Amino acid sequence: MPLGGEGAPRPATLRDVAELAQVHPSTVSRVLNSAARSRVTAATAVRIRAIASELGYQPNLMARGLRTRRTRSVGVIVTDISNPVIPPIVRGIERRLGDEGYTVLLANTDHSARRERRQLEAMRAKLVDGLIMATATREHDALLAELRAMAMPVVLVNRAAEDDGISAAVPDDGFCAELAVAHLAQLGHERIAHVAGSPSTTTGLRRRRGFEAALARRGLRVDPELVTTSERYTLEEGARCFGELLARRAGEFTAVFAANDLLALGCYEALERAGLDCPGSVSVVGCNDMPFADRFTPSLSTIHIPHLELGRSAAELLLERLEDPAQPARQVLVAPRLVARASSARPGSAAAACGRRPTSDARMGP
Amino acid sequence: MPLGGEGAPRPATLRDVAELAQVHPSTVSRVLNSAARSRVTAATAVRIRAIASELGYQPNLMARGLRTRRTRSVGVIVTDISNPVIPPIVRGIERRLGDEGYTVLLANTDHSARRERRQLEAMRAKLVDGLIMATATREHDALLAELRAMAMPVVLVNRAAEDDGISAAVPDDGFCAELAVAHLAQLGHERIAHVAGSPSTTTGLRRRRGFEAALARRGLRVDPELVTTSERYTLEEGARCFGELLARRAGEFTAVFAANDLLALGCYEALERAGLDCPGSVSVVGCNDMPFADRFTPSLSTIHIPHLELGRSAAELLLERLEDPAQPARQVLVAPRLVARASSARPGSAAAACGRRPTSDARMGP
DNA sequence: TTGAAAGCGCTAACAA
DNA sequence: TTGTTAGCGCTTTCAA
Repeated sequence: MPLGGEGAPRPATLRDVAELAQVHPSTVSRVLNSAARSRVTAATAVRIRAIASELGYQPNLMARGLRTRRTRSVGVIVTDISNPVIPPIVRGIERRLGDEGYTVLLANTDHSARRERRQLEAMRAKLVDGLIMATATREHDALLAELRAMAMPVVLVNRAAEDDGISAAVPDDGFCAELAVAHLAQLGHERIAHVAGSPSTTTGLRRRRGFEAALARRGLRVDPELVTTSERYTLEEGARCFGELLARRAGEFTAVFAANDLLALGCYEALERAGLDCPGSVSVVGCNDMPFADRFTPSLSTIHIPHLELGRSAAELLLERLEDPAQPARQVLVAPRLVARASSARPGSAAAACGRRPTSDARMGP
Repeated sequence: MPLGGEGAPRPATLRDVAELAQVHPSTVSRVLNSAARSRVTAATAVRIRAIASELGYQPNLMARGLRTRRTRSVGVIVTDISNPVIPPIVRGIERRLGDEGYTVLLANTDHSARRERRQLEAMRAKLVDGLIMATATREHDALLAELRAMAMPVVLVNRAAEDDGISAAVPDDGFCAELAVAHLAQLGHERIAHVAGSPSTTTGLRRRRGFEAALARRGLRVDPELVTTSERYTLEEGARCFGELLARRAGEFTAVFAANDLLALGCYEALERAGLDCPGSVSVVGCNDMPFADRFTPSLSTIHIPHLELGRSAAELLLERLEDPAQPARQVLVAPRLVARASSARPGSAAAACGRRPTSDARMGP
């Protein structure tokens, strides 16, 4: 226990440093802010820095923020941090931004518009310098317009907006579908079903369009009856949608491309319930390559999306806008890559062996 | 585009409201701060509130924070947000704290002490009101002492510290082990191995002690040769440790309790490599009940820990300390629960069928 | 190169 | 009940 100590020692302020150094606070400020402009005598600069570090001086970021209207913090708003694709995205963001001295404020919306509003207000009140949102749906257009009106730099990640006046870092969703269809076609599949994601998300919409384009490109039949549209990206919803498709059209297709891995796991579930085998009866290809996708049975063939890089790119886009808000918005497309595992095989091939997965992943991609 | 608009409209300030309402700023402050103390005439209060909302007034939290030395934000420091147990914890924290109007600043340390220091400095500079850390290892004692010295309210979550002068919300690790051993013993296992977690984490240490105590309590032999200690909580490390144990002592035990699910998946891997079957040759019980634990093959018997509640409890503890920093520290133990699935069976039972998991989970617990 | 002065937006004594 | 005054810790003109 420090002698004579009572309570926490008030952290050192700029003025404390100034007094000890026998200079004016503004001089200390100049030294510490590496303002390359008005230079300070090398000698005093050194002296001040020494005293500052001796006192363990840390600038009070609130005071600075109040003055400069910049806080060096950015908000990251996600629907649900428990969605397995989110953590790597957040991590990518946090790393890149952390390198530049920014702090990340994280907020969950739990898919609730009300909570989202509240979170946005909180971020605004906290004067974050910018915002990264992983929540975009079509319904967001109004919200985004508002943010734009208040000149808040915003970047979308994972999903884009209709309004392409907003920067976004997203996977190349069309190419995801193309890779999936190419893989299945190469295995000999000609009738391929699709569990589409919600069309109010760009991921859902673009993957579906990409799917149809990829079929058409190969002269394969595009049959709307073989497409079912899910409303949420969950296993249960995938099982429901694909279950219904199986009930209606089982036997009319030999493979399915699911708009994401959770939906693909739902397909597993539906197949199992229908007493069908994967990949024997139906090959399944997912999208995302979520953690442990290689550990399911059968191990899941899927399209790998580098989520860490998605996050990093989003951070990069935001940094650009923070430096120069006038720059035009742009979208970064991150390239996906096929990861072929055990859930896809030639049509009608014998039921897979009991083993959990092939010894090594076959990978191809751009 | 708003008419005559040039750039962003400066957000309304307290003074703007005051001027419009023809009162002094401090009156507005009083109205908006629900300071039950000095009351304001109902009429003016109503008028002020009306004007405030009309102007879309939002208090500037930096200015307020500068004045009050409270920011209504708390830092959450985790080693790695990609660790599957972390998201639900963070979510639990974020929810509970969000309800009280707090914002969560999230920081990853990536297991690096240097990064952790940096993150802490950043949080301090940002004047967070308190800190929740999910990173505690033995090596943290110095750091924690420091935080305590600067009177920063700190709560640990998931892992506790040796120093029990710090509040923590943790699973009842001893009881986790007890549940696992009870389950296996009931199935008829008498020789049980253990893949322990790192002893520099309380989870690793307490589960190991709990494991040994549970064996002893049942008169089962406690054989140090059947315990292997992992250094990191990863699948690969689990495979390595259990692989070595199998190489040395295969046949001398019929079950293994792994200190967490990732280690348990590593056991799967090691068994497969050794050409052994689970649960036919060896039953495996994990700990945590991570997402998709029911989807592996065989579906994983494990000890469920309510991570969301862990997060909520940690938030609760922090709120307590924020209200009254003088209160003594306390630990909250969150009760785990057995989830018996397909990876555990009677010893020597026939190899499990190929099916992925039993139709329903058997659950028992406190 | 350094100092003086003002003020970011808010709250909290104290006074009226 | 309301107004006055001062100041949280910092940056940033402007002047010397």
